[in-house]
Amino acid sequence: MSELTPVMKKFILHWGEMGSSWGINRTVAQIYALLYLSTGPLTADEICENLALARSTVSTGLHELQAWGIVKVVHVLGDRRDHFMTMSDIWEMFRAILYERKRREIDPTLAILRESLADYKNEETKQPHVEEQLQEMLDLFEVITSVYDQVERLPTETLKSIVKMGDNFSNIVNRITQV
Amino acid sequence: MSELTPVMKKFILHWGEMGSSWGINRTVAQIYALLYLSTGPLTADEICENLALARSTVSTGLHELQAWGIVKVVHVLGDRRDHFMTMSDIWEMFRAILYERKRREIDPTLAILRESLADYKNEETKQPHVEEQLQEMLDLFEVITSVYDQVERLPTETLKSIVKMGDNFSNIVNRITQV
DNA sequence: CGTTTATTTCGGTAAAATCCGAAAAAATCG
DNA sequence: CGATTTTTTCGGATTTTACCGAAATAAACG
Repeated sequence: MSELTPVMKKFILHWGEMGSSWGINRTVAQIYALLYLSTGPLTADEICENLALARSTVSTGLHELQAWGIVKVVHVLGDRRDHFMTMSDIWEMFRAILYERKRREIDPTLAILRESLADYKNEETKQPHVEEQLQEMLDLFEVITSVYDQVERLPTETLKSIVKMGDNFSNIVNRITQV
Repeated sequence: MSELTPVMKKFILHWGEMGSSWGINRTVAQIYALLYLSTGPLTADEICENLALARSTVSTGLHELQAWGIVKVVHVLGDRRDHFMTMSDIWEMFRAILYERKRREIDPTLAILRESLADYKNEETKQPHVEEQLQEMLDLFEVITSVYDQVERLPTETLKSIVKMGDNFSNIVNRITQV
C-alpha cells in the first residue's frame, strides 16, 4: 500500500467531517473514504496505518459499514486476512444508503404513529385535535414510504434517464397528473 | 394549558427518541412534538413546565426549530410573551426539512468534491483511479441535487397526485423514458 | 493439536454534546 | 426613564459517545 497523496488525505478528512451531519461518526466515514479511493481492497491493518486508528476501532467501523451494506469483505488467494472494499457501483451504494435510512428513520416512526393512534382510541380524555394531528403525520409517513417503494423499484437506468430530462420532467409529470 | 394526556406524553417521548436518528437532539424533537400536538400556540414557559426543561434549553431549542423553518413565533394580543407553533401545513414542513437536509448534507459535500478534483489537477503523483472515483461521486451528488431541484419545483398537489397513482407511476415513467 | 496470526469483545479514559442555572441583555410597561 | 417582565448568553456540571489497548476468542497454519 503506497502512501496517501495530499489530495487523498484532504478528501478523507473532509469526508470525515461530513459524516457527522449524516449520522455516521467521523472515523467510520474516514474508513469509507479511504476504501473508496483505494485502487484495491485493503486489510484492516492497512486502514489502521493510513488513518492512525486503533485496530479495534477499525474492526468496529468496518462492521458498521457492512451493516449499511456499502462495504464488502473479499479474500485474496494465499492471504488469510480479510480484505475490504467499497461496493463497486456507486448507484447501488446510493440505493443501499437510501434503504438503510428509510429503515432506521422512517419505519420506526411509522410504528410509533400507528401505536399512538391505537392508544388514542382507548384514551379517556379525548382531544380531537390530537387525533387529527397524529393522523396527518401518519399519512405523511405513509406517503414517504410509498414514494420510496416506487422509486426503489425503478431500474438505475430509468433514474438516470429521468435526471437527464432536466426541466422537462416537471412538465411531463404535470401533464400526466392532470389526466 | 391543560395537562398532557398519557398518549401525548408517550408520543412526545417516542418522538424524542427518534430525533437522535434524524440528527436532532432529543429535547428539541420533544419540543417539536409538543407544539405539533398542541391545540394552540404555547409560550416558552409552558413548554418548560410540560417537558420539565430549563428555560434556557427551551430558548435554544426553539431557535433551532426556527432555523429548520418548522416552528414560527406568533403574538397574542395583550400578551407580550412570544408564542410558538408548528408550521400548519405538514407538506410545507416536509419541504422545509428536505430543503435544510440538502443544504446541510449535500451542498457542502458538493463543494468538497469539486475542491478535491481541482486539487487533484495540481497534484504531482497522479493516480488515475483517484480522479475517476472523485468524479463518479461528484456526478452522483450532482444528480441528487438535480433531482431535488426538480422535485422542489413540483406543487404539493402534483406530488400528492403522483403518490395516488401508486404502481402506475413507475410504468408511466418507464414509457416516457424509453422515448 | 499446539502455535501463530487475525479478529472481536470489553472496561476504562478522553472527547464531545447536552442541559442547567445564574447573570446579562433586550423588550415592554407605567 | 426606571421598574418589571421576557429572552438570550455563557460557564460549568452531567451525560453520552467515541476511541484506545489489553485480553479473549476465533481462524488457519504446520
